[in-house]
Amino acid sequence: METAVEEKGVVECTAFNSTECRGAITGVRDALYVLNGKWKIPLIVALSEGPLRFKDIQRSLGDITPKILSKELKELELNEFVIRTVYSTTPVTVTYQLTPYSRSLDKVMKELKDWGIQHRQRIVASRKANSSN
Amino acid sequence: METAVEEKGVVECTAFNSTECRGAITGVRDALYVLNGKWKIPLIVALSEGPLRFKDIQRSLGDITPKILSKELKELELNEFVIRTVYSTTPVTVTYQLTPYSRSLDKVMKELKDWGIQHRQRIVASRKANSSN
DNA sequence: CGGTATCCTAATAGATACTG
DNA sequence: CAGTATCTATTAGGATACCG
Repeated sequence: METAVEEKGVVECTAFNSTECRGAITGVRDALYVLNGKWKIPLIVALSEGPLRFKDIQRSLGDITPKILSKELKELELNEFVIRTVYSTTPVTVTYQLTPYSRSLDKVMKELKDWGIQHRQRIVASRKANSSN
Repeated sequence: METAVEEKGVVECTAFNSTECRGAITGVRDALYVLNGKWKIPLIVALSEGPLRFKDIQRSLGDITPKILSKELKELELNEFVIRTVYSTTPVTVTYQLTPYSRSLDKVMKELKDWGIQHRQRIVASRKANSSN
């Protein structure tokens, strides 16, 4: 009965209040929550080239403040997308790198990206259509 | 050259500053933006069973205020997920229904849901593992 | 360098009341 | 019924300064 819902997809839920459907909504919301905000995606992309130090990430993203960067990295750590490593140099060196688990996002990200690109084109096209009326 | 990026997926971008990669980030962010917030997903699910009137949607979602519901529905309309129809009864009747285009979200939603469910289980499991240490 | 602490702004959501 | 208006609460995000 779980697989029934799995196969049907979220928008096919026939009973909004059913446990299965609420599970689906919760699933989608959990995923959105984890990826959300201004910095999560750029951060994952930046780290996808390899480990980076705190300051280097900051430079890479351009204008993120240390407070926000710190918060975002902690969240990514909690979700096990990122590992923080401390080296006992002087001064101390800290690097952040993506975990293998972060790759579990690949399919989600691809779908999001494809849909987003397609949607933007659609919106732009429909704006043009309207302005030429 | 666009397909090259398509196939590689977002986290494989090798040049953060490349046009292609920024396009991918923008794509993902556009998609997240459109689905985001507390109500978009529950709203789409609620309407997936068929057209509903304003008040019925409100009841269906439980505790959304008319102001927020109105705003959310307008955004869904702008993105062409929803069509608003006015019937000249007295008092006037208004229904909202999903468009065929809203189905273009099916794949994204399925990936989000699957990943979200899997991720929640993983987090819960790792909490248990930690508490039994 | 790798952060934290404090203060501040802007966007988002909600409560409540009201209108055509 | 189908909303809008007004006001308030919460949140995300940022500027700036400072610490080990």
